Amino acid sequence: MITKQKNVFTRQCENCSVRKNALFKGIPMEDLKWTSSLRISENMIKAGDVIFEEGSIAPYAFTLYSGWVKLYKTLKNGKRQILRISLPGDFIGFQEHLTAPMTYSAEAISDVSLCAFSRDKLNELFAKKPEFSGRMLNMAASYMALCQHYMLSVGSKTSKARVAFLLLDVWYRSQIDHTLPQENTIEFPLSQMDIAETIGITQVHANRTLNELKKSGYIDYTKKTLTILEFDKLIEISEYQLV
Amino acid sequence: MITKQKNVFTRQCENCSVRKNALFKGIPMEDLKWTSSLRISENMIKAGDVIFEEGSIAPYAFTLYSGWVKLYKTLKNGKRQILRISLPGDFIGFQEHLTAPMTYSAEAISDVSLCAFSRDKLNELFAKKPEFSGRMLNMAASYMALCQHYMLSVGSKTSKARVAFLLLDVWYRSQIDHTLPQENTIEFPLSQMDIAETIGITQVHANRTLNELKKSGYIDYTKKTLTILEFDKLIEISEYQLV
DNA sequence: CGCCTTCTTGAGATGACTCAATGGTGGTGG
DNA sequence: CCACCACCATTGAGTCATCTCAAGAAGGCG
Repeated sequence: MITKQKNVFTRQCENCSVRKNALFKGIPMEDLKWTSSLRISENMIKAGDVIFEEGSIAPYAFTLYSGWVKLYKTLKNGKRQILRISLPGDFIGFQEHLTAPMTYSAEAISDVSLCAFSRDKLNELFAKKPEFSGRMLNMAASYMALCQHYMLSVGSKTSKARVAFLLLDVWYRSQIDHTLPQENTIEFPLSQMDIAETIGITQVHANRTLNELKKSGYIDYTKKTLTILEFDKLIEISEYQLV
Repeated sequence: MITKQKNVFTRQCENCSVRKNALFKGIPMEDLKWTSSLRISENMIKAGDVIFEEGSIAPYAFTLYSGWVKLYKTLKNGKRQILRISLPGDFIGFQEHLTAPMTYSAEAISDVSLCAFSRDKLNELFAKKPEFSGRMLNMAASYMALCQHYMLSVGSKTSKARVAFLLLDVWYRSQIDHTLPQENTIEFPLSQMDIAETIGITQVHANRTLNELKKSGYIDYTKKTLTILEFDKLIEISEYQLV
């Protein structure tokens, strides 16, 4: 049941463009210099690689530059619950005690590029520059809201509604500005197993439910792409609420 | 299906003891003076009263002094998902946009005493005194961890494990210092419906599952009290992890 | 005492799961 | 370039956990 784990940080990429994540966006350049020691490097991770594991001490937290990552907890019988599908721009690896063992695992769904921060220094940053706590608080609050939406979904909705909700969620979050997209097709690297583990059903049942949505003409779907044909219908059956 | 809602703030209590919640605990008194304008009053709320409602603009956020509160979202068909059982000491009503419509509702499970804060002023506080963002960040992170534990439970565990997990969670959280309690009996104001809505099963099934645990000799249970007889067994079947 | 909410229990229905076998697809190496 | 392998998707059939409906009992409150 346990997925084999490959090495992490096998490659480093030195020639990546400089980006600013939400933790630092808009900070004047002279203040940013102070934080430059936080940033270890930009890392390329391959699809399927484990970034950090529940129960282990992870030296780094990350900003996701590109690619999709799943955050999950695992039960003894091997069942997994995906807590969040992390999309580009997300902060990965924040938790109550930054230097304690991780309370969940992170694995790359697609090839991924990450910016790594030393967790110790991040702790220092929050202590010395409390204005960054406010930024992190905003991020934590938005992840909290997302988690609560999923809790409603997993705890109280039918499987069809859960699938529809998941598709709409990753759809809208993958649109950077959160406006309605021009194109109705996006790259979609989630496997049916990933979908199942996110919404608390089996892969077999995820398959049947997806095919129902496909036959209804609401979506089109392959391993690599997702096309949403009937937004209104999906929103209706999933009770999705734009945040 | 919709529960009738009674008025809130029907009574105010002027003679309540001064307490310090986690947002202000340990702050020197001279700094606390600055924040005194935040605190509106201490309020007594009766069991069953709605404190604020999903979709409405709530003027206050709260610290829970005594009693239990449920935070929940509601679907169109009337089904509810309880997101968190709030226990004394908890901060209630924090969300990404403090002054936007609430993303969930709050209702008193037992008679409750609350300390109210103006949400506008709380926003000011975070802006002007960023050290409080760090405190709020810690609280938000611990609620996030709890939410993720429940997501694992609701999404991936059997109903028996979910019930056991819930009982252990409220048990340990109700022990202020998080150490093992002397007594194995606590006051327990949750109804079977509350339990069901927290873990995503029906009330009827919650009843049967509780009775299974009772017959196994793991717990004893009435509407008002909970006795845990076999901690080890509950921890084992629920895969509960002390945080 | 009577009302109303909560709990209890039974019986039948069903959504979701398990097991299992087949087919497709992409990557890798000979 | 093809053959093989690993992973993922598909489909069927039978089983099981949980739900629904329903009715009665118990308990708390005015």
